[in-house]
Amino acid sequence: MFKSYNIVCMKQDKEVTIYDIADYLNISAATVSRGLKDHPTINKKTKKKILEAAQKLGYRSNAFASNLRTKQSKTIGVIVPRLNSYFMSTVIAGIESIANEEGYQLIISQSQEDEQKEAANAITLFNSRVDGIMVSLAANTKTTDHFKPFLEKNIPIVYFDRVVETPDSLTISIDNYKAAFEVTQHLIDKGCKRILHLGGNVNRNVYADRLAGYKAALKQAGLPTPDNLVFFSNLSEDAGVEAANYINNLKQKPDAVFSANDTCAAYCMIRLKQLGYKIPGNFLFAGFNNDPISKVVEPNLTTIAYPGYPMGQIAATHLINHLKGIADISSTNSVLLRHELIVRASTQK
Amino acid sequence: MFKSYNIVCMKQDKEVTIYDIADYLNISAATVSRGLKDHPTINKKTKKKILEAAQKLGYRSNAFASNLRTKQSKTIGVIVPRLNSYFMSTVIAGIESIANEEGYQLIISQSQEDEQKEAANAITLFNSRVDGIMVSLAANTKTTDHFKPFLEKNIPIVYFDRVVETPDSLTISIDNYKAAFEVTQHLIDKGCKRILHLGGNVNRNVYADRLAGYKAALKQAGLPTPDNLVFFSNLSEDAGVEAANYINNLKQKPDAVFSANDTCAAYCMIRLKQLGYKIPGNFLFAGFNNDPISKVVEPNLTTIAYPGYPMGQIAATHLINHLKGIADISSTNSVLLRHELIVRASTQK
DNA sequence: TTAAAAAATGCAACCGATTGCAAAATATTT
DNA sequence: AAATATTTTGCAATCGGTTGCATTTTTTAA
Repeated sequence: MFKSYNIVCMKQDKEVTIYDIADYLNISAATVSRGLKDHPTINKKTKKKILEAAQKLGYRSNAFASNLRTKQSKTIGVIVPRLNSYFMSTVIAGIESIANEEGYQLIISQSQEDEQKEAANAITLFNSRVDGIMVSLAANTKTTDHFKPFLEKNIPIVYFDRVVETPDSLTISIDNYKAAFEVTQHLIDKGCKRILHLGGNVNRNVYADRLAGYKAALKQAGLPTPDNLVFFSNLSEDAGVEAANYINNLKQKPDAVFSANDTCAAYCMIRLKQLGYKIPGNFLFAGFNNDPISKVVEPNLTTIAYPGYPMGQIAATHLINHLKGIADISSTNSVLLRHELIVRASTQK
Repeated sequence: MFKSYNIVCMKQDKEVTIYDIADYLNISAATVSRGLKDHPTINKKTKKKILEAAQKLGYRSNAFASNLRTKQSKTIGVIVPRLNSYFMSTVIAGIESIANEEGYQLIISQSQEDEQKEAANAITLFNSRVDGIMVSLAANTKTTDHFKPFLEKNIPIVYFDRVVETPDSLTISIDNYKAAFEVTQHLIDKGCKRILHLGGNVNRNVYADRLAGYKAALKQAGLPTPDNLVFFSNLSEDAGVEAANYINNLKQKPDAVFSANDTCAAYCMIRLKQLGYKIPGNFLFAGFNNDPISKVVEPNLTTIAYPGYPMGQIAATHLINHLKGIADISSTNSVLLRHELIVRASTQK
């Protein structure tokens, strides 16, 4: 009794397949398959009939069957340190816009800034047979061995923002060295002689390059770079507060602060103001990222703007073009996007 | 020549299947299949052999074949208005954390606040046979007809934050009415008599409820609610500036502003300060969301905090439990999360 | 009108994992 | 040692779309 009822239910739920369409039109499934994907050898009239029948019967194609047969998933994997930062979510929005347009799905995962989790996510993506991956590395990632399986299977990898130069994969970023140099030079031009840098994990190119650019600018200006003028942290809000306390305790105070991100800069400024300092009176301040808070914090923060949304779009476009065979990723090694120094009140004496 | 070379290449790339493992161990593929998924009827020793062989041969399971056969994708679709807002990316981070833990993949798409695109995304997700979807509605979405196909196929839907009450699906949100009431009451308690509201699209529950809560509080206090004390917009940065200009042009100025989000509140404040007003001197200010900028803008903004990350986790947990058959979604109608009034300097006279 | 060329369609074997049911192997009980 | 019960394993069909090659149909040329 129940069984037969169930069967009826199943029948109702039953998916329409190309075989159903074939039966309905008295043609073969092969023709239907070809007709649905606009194969050139199928007669236009037949195509039209097929499309109409598909519509009428409520057909939807089964990607699993197709993927199984064709061995491609039309899916791109994305690994980022964190989703919920303004910059990252903007990049991902850019990626999504292109992927969506091109009929690719996105599988997004977070490494939470942890190499272990990054590796685990990589395995998951590998096992779900993504056609390609896009990666922004975790802060503590030392090796990229966990991406080897992809390379071995010729699954393309695009690194963005937090990149690592490798012969086989494309990197998309800005010239962090140059940008940091420009920021530092800007502070020097304003007459600063003791510029403190709030640095991130130098494992990552973005922070290493910013540090290097900062040092290079100082060196070129003939300014010393004592160790106690660089304060390393994870650049969080709390780190900004700590940095402020650190500065407060320095015997010889800096006259400017260049932070490797805006969040840390903003919270450092806020804390310093609490401690009675004036900005830009006592310290000029510059950040990096052009985060929304940079134009809300007081004084508005001088910073480096660089385009997250386009970065995502460019990364996705390169990857998809490679997948489509239009352009080969390995022909290009890296793409550098433009950045821009945005001067605001925090560096106006 | 080339052909045979190609074949060799293919062979190398060839994926290891359960059949290869079966051949290798001289057992059947059925046993391997069962062994790999810890089926109870398989001998432990056999299991061990299978696992070892799988390891050694570099086997990875083919989800397409499995999905094709089992007719489930282990994938959840997500549709949000925008990825790159602090709140949304935080919710998604929460969703991801649970999905990842439970072995589900996420497919994320953006409606860009547009009903058409929302519908298109829905179709895409439907065709990729997600096991369930999680939706936060676009601002201009009028009907939820585009989700009907899911309901017809018994694919569960969870709405979060920007929800719509329906008999068949679960909604997860906060009590926006009550929260807005509390904010308004707080302003009234501070002695405000003319409180202006910056409202969003009342199509969406979040903005309609916030407006209603605001009005209810005024009414209860016996205060009038003239139409010109509500300024509707998309609550963007620009809208905040416009709102400030609007206020500046009002003959009878308000003594407080309650904005339906923090972004709009912050930019409204900034613009008003530019125009020479003092905050909280001339106007008390309150926002909604506890966005990062709310504690950076000066004065720090009184606002409503509500938990994005947990909201994502809860939404994902409910959906997955439903999919696993542990709990039925339709038994619960809606889940309300706790919110909290955070009083900051912008409402301290 | 017939032969040849071109266009359209069909056959059937995949892709790889799953699972109901039957069969074989092993364990337990008389 | 035979009979029964219990574990393990295997057979074979299935999921639905794809595609090389063969076949049929239609068009063009002779």
